[in-house]
Parts: sequence; C-alpha cells; structure tokens
Amino acid sequence: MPKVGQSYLDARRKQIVDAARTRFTSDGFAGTSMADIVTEAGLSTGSIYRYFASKNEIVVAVCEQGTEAFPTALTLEAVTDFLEHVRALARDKGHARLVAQIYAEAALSPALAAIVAQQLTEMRRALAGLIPVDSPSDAGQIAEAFVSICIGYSQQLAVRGDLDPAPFAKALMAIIQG
Amino acid sequence: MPKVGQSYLDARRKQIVDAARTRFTSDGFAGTSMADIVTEAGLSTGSIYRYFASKNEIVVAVCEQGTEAFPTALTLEAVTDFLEHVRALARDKGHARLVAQIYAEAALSPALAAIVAQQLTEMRRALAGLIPVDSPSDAGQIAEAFVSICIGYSQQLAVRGDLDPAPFAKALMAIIQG
DNA sequence: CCAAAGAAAGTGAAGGGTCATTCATGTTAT
DNA sequence: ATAACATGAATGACCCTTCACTTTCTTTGG
Repeated sequence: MPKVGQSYLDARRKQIVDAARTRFTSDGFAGTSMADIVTEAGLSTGSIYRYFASKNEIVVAVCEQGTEAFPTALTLEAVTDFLEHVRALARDKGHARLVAQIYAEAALSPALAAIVAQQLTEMRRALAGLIPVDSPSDAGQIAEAFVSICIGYSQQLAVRGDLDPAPFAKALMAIIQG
Repeated sequence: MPKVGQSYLDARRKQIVDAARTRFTSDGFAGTSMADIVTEAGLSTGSIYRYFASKNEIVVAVCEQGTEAFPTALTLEAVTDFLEHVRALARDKGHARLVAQIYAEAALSPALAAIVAQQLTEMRRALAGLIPVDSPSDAGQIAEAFVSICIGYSQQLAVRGDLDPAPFAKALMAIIQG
C-alpha cells in the first residue's frame, strides 16, 4: 500500500533526472557526485536511492532522453532553423556540452552505446523519410552524412563555443542535392 | 648535475604518455587512476611525479598530441583514404574512443578547449589550402563543413563501432563541389 | 686509478580527502 | 497502529599526492 501515487513517484524521478542533467552538463558524469545531485534536487542523501538504485542508473536515464528534434523539411530554411535550434540549446542550456559527455560515456559503455546508437538510427530513419524520392543519391547514405554534420556541429559548439550555422546548413543542402 | 640526459627524460615522458593514452582509451580520464598509468608504464607510484606534476598534466599531454593526419588532396580517392585511416586508427587503437573522451573533457575545461580548438583551426587551415580556387563556394566554409563530417564520423565510430566510410566520403565530395 | 661523498632518481607506504552506498532512526499518511 | 517514506551520519573503498628512505650514478680528492 503505497503512501504516494504513481504521479508523485514520476514527478520525483523527473526532479532527480533534471537536477542530474544540470550538474552533468556543468561538471560531467564523473565530476558530479551523488551529493551534488541531491543538493541540486533538494533531496536528502538517502532518499535518492528510493528512485534510482545507483548513480549509473541516473546516468542512463539522462542519456535516454538525449534526443534532439528533427528538421521538419529539407529546405535551406528548415535546415537552418534546425541548426539554430541546436545552437540555442547549446547557448541556453549547455546542451552540446552534455551531448559530448554522453558520447564519451557511450564510447566506454556498451549499454549506453546501444541507447545512443538507437537514437541515431531513429534520427537517420526520420531524415530518410524527408528526402525526395527523385534524389540522385541513396537516401540512407544522405541521412548518414546529414547526421554526421549535425554531430560535428554540436561537438564543436561544445568545444569552440557559439558558431554560425550557415556553413553547416549550406553543406547539408549540398549533400541533399547530391 | 643531472644523472640522466634529456633524451632519457623525454623517453620517460613518452613512456608515461603512451601508457596513459592506452588506459584513457579503455577507461576514460576519470576511470583511469594514477596507479593504472603507473602499472601500464611499469613505473613506481612516486616516480611518475618526477615527470608530471599531476594527473591533469598527463591528460593535457595526451590531448595535445590528439591530432590526426590530413587528407593530401581533395579527390574522392584521397578523401576515402583519409577516412579509411581514421577508421583503421579506431579499429586498431580505439582512437575514436579516445577522441570522444577528449571532446568531453574539452567541453568542461577551457584550457583543453583551447588546445582542441587550436588543432581544429589548424586542420581547417590545411584543408582550405587544398580547395581549388575556382571552387564555387567559400573555402573557409567548405573546410568548416568538411571537419564537421570528420568529427561526426569519428564520434560515431566510437559509439556505433566500425562504419563504412563511403557515405561520408561521398558527402565530403558533394560539399567540395558545392 | 680508486673510493667515498653527494646528488639525482626510484620506491612504496601512508596521509588526507572524496565518494557511492547503506542503515538505524525519525516522520507521516493511511 | 503500521507500513511507506525520509533523513543524514556512518562505512568502506578508492584515489591523488607526498615523503622518508633506498638505490644508482657522477664527481672528486687522495
């Protein structure tokens, strides 16, 4: 007989994941202690273990919701809007920094790699659906290269700071048009 | 009056950096202890501090030599060779995994970010020099997008495992030809 | 040429600290 | 009353770094 409802439990989990994402973005996974997450979330040391069995489970939960939006069309304007969205997330929330942490951790952990690879597959699938059928090149290959540029852009936002998306948008269009 | 010559000191430093890179590639920066590096290098606990003042200095030394080779020309063949080189380094030495660690750390440390940003600038500069003057687009913008694809390819080698470079090579050529 | 002094280099045990996790105890809702 | 939930001090492990001590090499005075 639970003292609280499912919605309460869900809200508490979200509270923890939000706090963890904030700290992971600032200090990385290894640089963030459970005490940091607990403080950011306003919980007590022990209570967090009612919602996550370990720090690693929190890392996984943060990585699982790492997906970005997709472009809605493959015009120069839509693609630019998409990159501006990525850029704004990096500026306002440090999202590119978090993504860099996630890739590094995924490179070391098969479990995380599977999660990230799945998200990438989903992104390529969504993109391939937008590519016109009369495209001169194979849609799958175009999607592959498209995602690659987006990753490169995000990683460089993390390392080099804010970057004009124009060259990247142009390149994306060049790829699409073969 | 030093007991050993400069070449000895250099060799010892290289020994440490090589050992550190091996372990960093397997376990990441935070997951590698000084004891791990010492063991890998076949040194004793205290002696490593004669060559590096701290673990962080070793991390910096590893990041400083993270540069990759450049393509020698911008033909499809040369570009493919370059990507195959990146691919082979990832397969044989786990280099893509190490690069992912470096980007994540650079995203958190301004000092490392400066080092990596410098390497990226150098790469773009070298690339821009290869772009034919009659190219329809601006060479700097092309180099920017080119590097972005290479980063995206490397990061995905780290996360998704071995990948055929063909789609990426095609995209690189599409960018170059406007 | 030899030996002993002296300095550089090496060693590994221990200090000082942090961290993830647990658990005995307290609190609150049913 | 009782069981779910919360709390935070305690625990045990790990880790970076230091340092007193040993070994090894160079120098130098006899």
